[in-house]
Amino acid sequence: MRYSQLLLPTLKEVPADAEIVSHILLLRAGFIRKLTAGIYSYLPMGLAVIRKVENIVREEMNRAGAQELLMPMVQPADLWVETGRYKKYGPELLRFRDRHDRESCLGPTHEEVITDIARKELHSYRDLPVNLYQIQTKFRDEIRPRFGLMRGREFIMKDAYSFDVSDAAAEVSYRKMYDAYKRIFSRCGLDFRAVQADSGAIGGSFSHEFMVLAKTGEDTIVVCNTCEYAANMEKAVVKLRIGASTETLAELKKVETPGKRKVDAVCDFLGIGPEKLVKTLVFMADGKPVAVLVRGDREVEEVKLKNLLGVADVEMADDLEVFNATGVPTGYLGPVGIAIRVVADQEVAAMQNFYVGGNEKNYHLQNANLGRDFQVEAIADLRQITTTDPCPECGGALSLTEGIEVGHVFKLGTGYSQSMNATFQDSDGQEKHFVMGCYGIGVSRVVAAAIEQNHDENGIIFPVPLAPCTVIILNLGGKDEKLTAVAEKLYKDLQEAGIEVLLDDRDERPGLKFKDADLLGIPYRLTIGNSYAKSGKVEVRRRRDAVIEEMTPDEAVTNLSDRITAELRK
RNA sequence: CGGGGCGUAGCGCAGCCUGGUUAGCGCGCCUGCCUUGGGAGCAGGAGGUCGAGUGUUCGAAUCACUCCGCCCCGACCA
Repeated sequence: MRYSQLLLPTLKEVPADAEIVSHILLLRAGFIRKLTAGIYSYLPMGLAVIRKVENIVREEMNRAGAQELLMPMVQPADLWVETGRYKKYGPELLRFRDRHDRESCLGPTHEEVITDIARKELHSYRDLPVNLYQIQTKFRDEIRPRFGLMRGREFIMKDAYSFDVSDAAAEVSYRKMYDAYKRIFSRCGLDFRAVQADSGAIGGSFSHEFMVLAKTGEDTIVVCNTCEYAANMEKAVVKLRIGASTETLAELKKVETPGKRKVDAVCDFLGIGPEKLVKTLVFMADGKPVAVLVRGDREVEEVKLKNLLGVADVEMADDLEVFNATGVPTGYLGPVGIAIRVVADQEVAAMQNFYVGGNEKNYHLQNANLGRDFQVEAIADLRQITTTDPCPECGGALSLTEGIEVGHVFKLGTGYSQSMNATFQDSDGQEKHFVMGCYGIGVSRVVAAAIEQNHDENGIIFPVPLAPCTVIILNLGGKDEKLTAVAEKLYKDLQEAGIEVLLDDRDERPGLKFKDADLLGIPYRLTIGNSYAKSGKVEVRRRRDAVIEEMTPDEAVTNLSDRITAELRK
């Protein structure tokens, strides 16, 4: 590629509507441009990076035995009605009618379509296992798109679906994808963790998220310092340490707490620690109030609550909703005699003689006890894990980090094959439902995540496998024919050595070329300038550590090609 | 959808509060000269329905109302 002929509009200034590094740098480096909220065009160099990721994904998927196909983006609503998701999916699913007034939607994911293919084309256990994948543009009408490629409404995703004869076979397919994902993200040069996303009621871990570690990550993940345990904060299992207490149950007493509403204020006033107090929080679960009991110094994990209640949405109730539901002002709410559903965190069930709200303004209750003074509908792990909690696997210490979810593997079971009646005939002659799995990778998000993890104040620092090209040649000779000839020869020689190279042949001053080369993040820079006239040597500089070596042009070609192949082989 | 903010040249912004010449500045772009190892300099030039509509006014980028778009904070997810 010749820079002079490339659409590569770099920006000196930081675009106003970009917040995080990857977004800023993708715009500044001329890789993407925004069309409208959450929807971007990939300019040539940006697309080159996307292709790099796609190819790595493709190679590893194929290696794992998956087959590529391509499904339609426009899908008939009927299919979604079959699985019940046409109602369930919500406004994120973009729906529309075609000219014949047929209900349609843009595919945010493809379980329905792939299951339709399976039920039509796969009939025998002999056809299984099968794993089909595609790399395609998805559309999800996100409530709030943000951060450039990180959370777009339109984005490129690799989605794969496996079909197996049995649970055990599906687990083998799952494991294959899990391993393939590890290889994919390693090859992309990313620092990542595979974290447990849902241990579910079944036990076992059938869903993992692949998280790239970066401060700008939208998810918090919990990592064990000693064992391999890693989980999304939302799902991290809190291991209860407190055994049944030996404390004898004391008499329930009403205590006055005038004007004391917050946990801190109540504890100060009563001279107790927050671990002796249980707070009663009200959530609106699909619009209906539910009281949740947690220890005074704990936070409710809404995802856990949502899963326990089996509802689509939970939200903290506001003061008015609380009052309307219970007749008690916030701050004095308690489980004793409360009028709404109550669930409790497991920790509360292990506590004795604690303080709770008195369900009356300016009063709390002392020596409350679950079972004796009030009942709850369920006792479960409902609170957020903290770094003072032990690892649920080995009991070791935990730490928290931020992560960007770039991949997700999920064992689906027979949910879709049942609702869509997708069956095959097994070796015993029985009709059985396919056991399915699905596996996603956010291809465009990988690019953003890679930049979040690989940049400095001057711009992007691409890992070699993701770089749009691996070498940029800077001809600083201007109109000097000798230097230009050297640059042109290097350009040709490198290409012949199979290296992707960008030749900056623009009639620009050196400073500008240096700045652009750094911004673009191309791993190696080859400079032909004044020193060549003196010593006959060109300069090879590595972007990541700015280490410079001087050598003859011929040496540069072999040197670069050796280093690049070595890095690609890693 | 709730809360906060923004919309003036390709990009970044000033002007608006307190209405009044021809709407400015930096970068970028075009022409010429000059310059060539870290975003040079000089000279000249092009480029604007001031997001849209309605209203107030002798007069609106500026005031009011409505709409649209975009960004940030929350629920969603690759």
